[in-house]
Amino acid sequence: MTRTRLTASERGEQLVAAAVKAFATAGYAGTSTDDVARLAGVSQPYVIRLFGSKQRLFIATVEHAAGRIEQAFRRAAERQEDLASLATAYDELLTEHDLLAVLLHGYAASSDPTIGSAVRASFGRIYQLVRDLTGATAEETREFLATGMLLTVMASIRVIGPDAVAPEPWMSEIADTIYKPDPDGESAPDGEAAK
Amino acid sequence: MTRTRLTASERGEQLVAAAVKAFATAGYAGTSTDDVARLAGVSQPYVIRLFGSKQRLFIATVEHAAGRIEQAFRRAAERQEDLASLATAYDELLTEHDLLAVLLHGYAASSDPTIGSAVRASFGRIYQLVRDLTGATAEETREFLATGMLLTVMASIRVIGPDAVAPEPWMSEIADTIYKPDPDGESAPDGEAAK
DNA sequence: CCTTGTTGTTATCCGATGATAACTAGGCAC
DNA sequence: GTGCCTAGTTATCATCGGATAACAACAAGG
Repeated sequence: MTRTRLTASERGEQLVAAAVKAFATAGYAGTSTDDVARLAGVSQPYVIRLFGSKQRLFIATVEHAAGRIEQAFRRAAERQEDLASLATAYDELLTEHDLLAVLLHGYAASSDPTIGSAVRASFGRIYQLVRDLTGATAEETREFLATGMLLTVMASIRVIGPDAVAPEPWMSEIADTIYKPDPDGESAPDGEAAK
Repeated sequence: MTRTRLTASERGEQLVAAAVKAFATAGYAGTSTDDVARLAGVSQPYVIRLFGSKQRLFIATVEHAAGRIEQAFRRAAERQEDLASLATAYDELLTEHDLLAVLLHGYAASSDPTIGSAVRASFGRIYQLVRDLTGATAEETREFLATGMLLTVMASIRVIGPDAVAPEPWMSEIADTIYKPDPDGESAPDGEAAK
């Protein structure tokens, strides 16, 4: 009763999907290839055979995650070509915790030269894409990315997002400022960004 | 010819200093207690005896790094109580790559509940400190932290900072916007932030 | 000098992990 | 049905890494 046979590329995609989950939790060094294999329902050596090494699997995973973010941005820009539209898209990505967490682990693993090189390339592509899609200035784009980084980190340490832990006062205080840069007479924002 | 004997707390501090270097490179899972031990010139089991476990050593290391950043902020505020002053202090911290890298690895390792809890506490303290020292609004503080996060990440992936790799066009483009939010007639900023 | 507390070491364990090699089996062509 | 290619497995390694335990050496007090 072997699992249904798939082509190598199909199995590869499936493995990358599993790898996103696995690496998102424990990072590059903290995740074993066996963790990924089990998540995908195949044997550990097969993972190595398909990707050559753990390092290559990780890079493929980071690039997949970056690609999905680019995709989300492109779609957002189709409806409206400005940063606000991309910001909304990013906000939705936040609910999909794993994608952003994988990117963060990519940044963290960048002291490995091969990984670092791939990560820089992905980062640069996203930066360029944001500029190209929205026509924003370098400074606006930097500010956009900075906010994205803060959100990514805050989601990773579980201060915001679906897996957030018992909220302390300062958490909602900071979360409520995001995407609410327009403090008119109202006093009590509804905390949508911290849901 | 044993090395000069130190008191446990002296050796502890020395170990934390070594741990900053070690963890900054490879993160929590990627660094062995033996790496730290060797950097400090002691045996691996002694590291465990002094700290109880690798996890506790890591938490002590992250808290030490956070503490040094708080210290830098406090000093900056002594001279001038505004965000610009803290920003300058942060810019100087960037040259000390390890400190910020350790924090990033702390964020990344936060899926471990014990580590996550400590990291959240450090993060919250820094947020509060920035607000208290400068009297900035929540939104201004968030923006300040967001920029800090982006800088931290960009330094970690070696896009800026002393260990930056062969610069590509987009890298200086984004780096030059930082701390230069005032685009008057001048066209060619000197790229100080990317030195 | 000898006892005692603290600093530090060496020896050792055991589980985990990435990778290799060799074998198995499903399905398509003819 | 008989090759044969490709998808997958089991078996096995060598190594590392965190932790424990038992021992050693230095220093100070009496």
